[in-house]
Amino acid sequence: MSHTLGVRQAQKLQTRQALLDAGLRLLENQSLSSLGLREVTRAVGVAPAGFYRHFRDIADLGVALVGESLGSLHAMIQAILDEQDDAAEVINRSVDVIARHVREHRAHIRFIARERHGGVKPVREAIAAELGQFADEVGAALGAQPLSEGWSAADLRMLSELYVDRMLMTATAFMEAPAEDPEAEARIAGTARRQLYLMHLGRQHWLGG
Amino acid sequence: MSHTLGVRQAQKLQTRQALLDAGLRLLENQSLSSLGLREVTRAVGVAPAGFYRHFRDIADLGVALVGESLGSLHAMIQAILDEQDDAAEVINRSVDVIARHVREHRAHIRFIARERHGGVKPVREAIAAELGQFADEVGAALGAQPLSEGWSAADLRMLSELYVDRMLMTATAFMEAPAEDPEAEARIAGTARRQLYLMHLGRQHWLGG
DNA sequence: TGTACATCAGTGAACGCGCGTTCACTGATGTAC
DNA sequence: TGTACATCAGTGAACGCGCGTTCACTGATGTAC
Repeated sequence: MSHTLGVRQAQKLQTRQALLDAGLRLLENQSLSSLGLREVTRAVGVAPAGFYRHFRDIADLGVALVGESLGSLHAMIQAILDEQDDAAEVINRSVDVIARHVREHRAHIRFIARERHGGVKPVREAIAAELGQFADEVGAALGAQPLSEGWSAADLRMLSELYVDRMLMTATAFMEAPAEDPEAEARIAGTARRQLYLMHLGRQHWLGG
Repeated sequence: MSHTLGVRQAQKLQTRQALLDAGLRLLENQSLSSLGLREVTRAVGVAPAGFYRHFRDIADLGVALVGESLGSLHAMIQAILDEQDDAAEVINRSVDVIARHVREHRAHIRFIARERHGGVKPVREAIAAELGQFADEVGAALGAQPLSEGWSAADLRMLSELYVDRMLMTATAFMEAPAEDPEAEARIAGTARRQLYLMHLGRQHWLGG
């Protein structure tokens, strides 16, 4: 068998993943706080009691979904931060990256947007903690740029949060657009590019330059 | 009795308001999509069947709460748009207005933040429609300022949405801070002021000026 | 390699409970004359 | 002003149903020798 994982553990992980996938899918039209344990197990084809082999309760499954959802978003943000070009090009490509990410991870973005201020405290806290880390990383990346010379830590922080918020809002706008609607996508992308560019201009003139 | 309202109608309205109030209170720790009809009537002291005299279902009550919540927020935004002073002063006072509004309408802001992307479609749509109107009004107010000379409609629109979003995000940040924590409030206010000022700088330099 | 025992992911039945909705009703308020 | 009838906000009982959780269990996988 595998060196690292017995058959039993591998099958268990598969069931766990099936529960997560089913949960995410069932959250398309409701919030986590109304998602039922039996609903999830029924969708997977597992006895209700089996749920407890993987999660303490639905909130626990929700926290696991946060990890999954923000993990992929994290990769997206890293890709954006790695761009090196003039501002307008970076903005164009970033917006494209966000649009593609949403096309490929629509349910994840919906989950984050919905539960960021949702009714389940541990999930809200998990999301806030991970978004805070994103802001740290964005802050470090922005801080290394020449444009940030002379910026205070508080100023850098407010800028990072502004960017993280705006990226998430943009992703949410793409997510809420009807799927496969290039016109709506183009409109949202145009707005997002303008907004990011306006923020960039504000950044350039922050120190009175 | 009253010229405009019989005793019966007045009492009915009172019960309706009690249902709305109870619903809003019960939403502190859950989402609308898990709020129960019996939960609401129990809190008011009314028979479950009585609910149907006022609302078709819980989603319908939710839509009514959108009107209530955004009505008060609308007044707040109008107050901010009426400010006349230099940018920094307008920003300072706007952030104070938002902070005070949240202190006085915490549950309303929580409701809007939670349900803006929540699991109940008619409520999401009602919120989106009203926020869109806010953006219209903000756009009209900004468009009348000298600073907006030469701006295209699309540019004005993206700016209005940016401001409306940012005000709502700021309100949400105040709402999520522990109540009666002046230190947290001051930190959030400081961040909000910086962010609004950066956006203002971007606006000033939008046309390459 | 084979055997005997341990582990534990998933089962299936059972439980008490609260849910949303329906219905015929009651009695205070409203209206017509 | 008084009377007879209409309206309708709110009642209380009943319904079928799905919920989360518990429990002893089964049988495939894992381990020790």
